[in-house]
Amino acid sequence: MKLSEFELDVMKLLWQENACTASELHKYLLADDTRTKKVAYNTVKTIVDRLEQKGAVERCGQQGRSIVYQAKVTQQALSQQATPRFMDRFFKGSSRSLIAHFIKEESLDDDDIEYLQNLLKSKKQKKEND
Amino acid sequence: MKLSEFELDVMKLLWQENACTASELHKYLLADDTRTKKVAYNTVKTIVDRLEQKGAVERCGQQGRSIVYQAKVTQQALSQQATPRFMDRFFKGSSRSLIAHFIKEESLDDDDIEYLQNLLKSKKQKKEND
DNA sequence: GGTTAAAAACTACAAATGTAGTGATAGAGG
DNA sequence: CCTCTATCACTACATTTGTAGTTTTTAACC
Repeated sequence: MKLSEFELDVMKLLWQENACTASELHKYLLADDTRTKKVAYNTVKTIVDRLEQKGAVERCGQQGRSIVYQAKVTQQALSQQATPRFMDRFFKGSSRSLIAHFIKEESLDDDDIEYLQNLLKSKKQKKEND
Repeated sequence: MKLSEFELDVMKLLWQENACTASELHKYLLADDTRTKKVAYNTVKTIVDRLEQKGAVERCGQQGRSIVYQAKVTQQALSQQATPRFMDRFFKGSSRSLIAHFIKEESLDDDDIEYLQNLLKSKKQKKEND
């Protein structure tokens, strides 16, 4: 399943909020300061309709006249599909250089660093036990 | 600069190969087994033309009748731009959970793990010196 | 029960993208 | 030098995407 940028933005909201009506989604999008462009309700509804056609969301009830939608595909499933393309594109398929990139470029606090160090440690240990 | 999927595929080749003619790019794309769809030479040339219009590539010579192109924007510059959108979409803007995801899901050998552990260590030390 | 406003359903359209054909042209090879 | 074929430049077109208007319906309220 291939979703567009905007479609993914809406999916993200559905994953976060679990179940929403189109108006609720519209409100969330308007409230999001990181979005410069403000869209009309109809625009959001169109996106939701397309997501429904693509099988990414499904109806799960009503609230008055409003249809309640929920995600039908998991974030996991979509990120799994998107990840290799992204990696391949920018890091020549090397997860090592990808992870290295983010460690170097992104801000991490002590807690984050410790958490990740432990992850790596347990990954190493798991290998040794195999 | 916003590039499409296919445009990014071509950029990747240009970054790898440094400088190419359209026919060379076409050959590389045909040779790539991970691409199911096989495209015509003209399709590739069109993409290169569009990349040129967008200022992502530039002409840097001729080989017979063929124009030699090279990347004008760096991989760095584009991945920088692509990264936040990707992160935000799938990991709620948390670089920690993104890195964690890749450590958990991707295969890393001992060498990779050691390298990444050292990276984290030096990141921690740098913070202490600030 | 009739009215109304919100939401649904349907339609529209420009821009971007993937894909490739057509016709012009200029090096390479005879 | 002339021919021919590879490549260029230009054009075309279906599909997808972002964006929203128009028309219809229906729950809710009086």
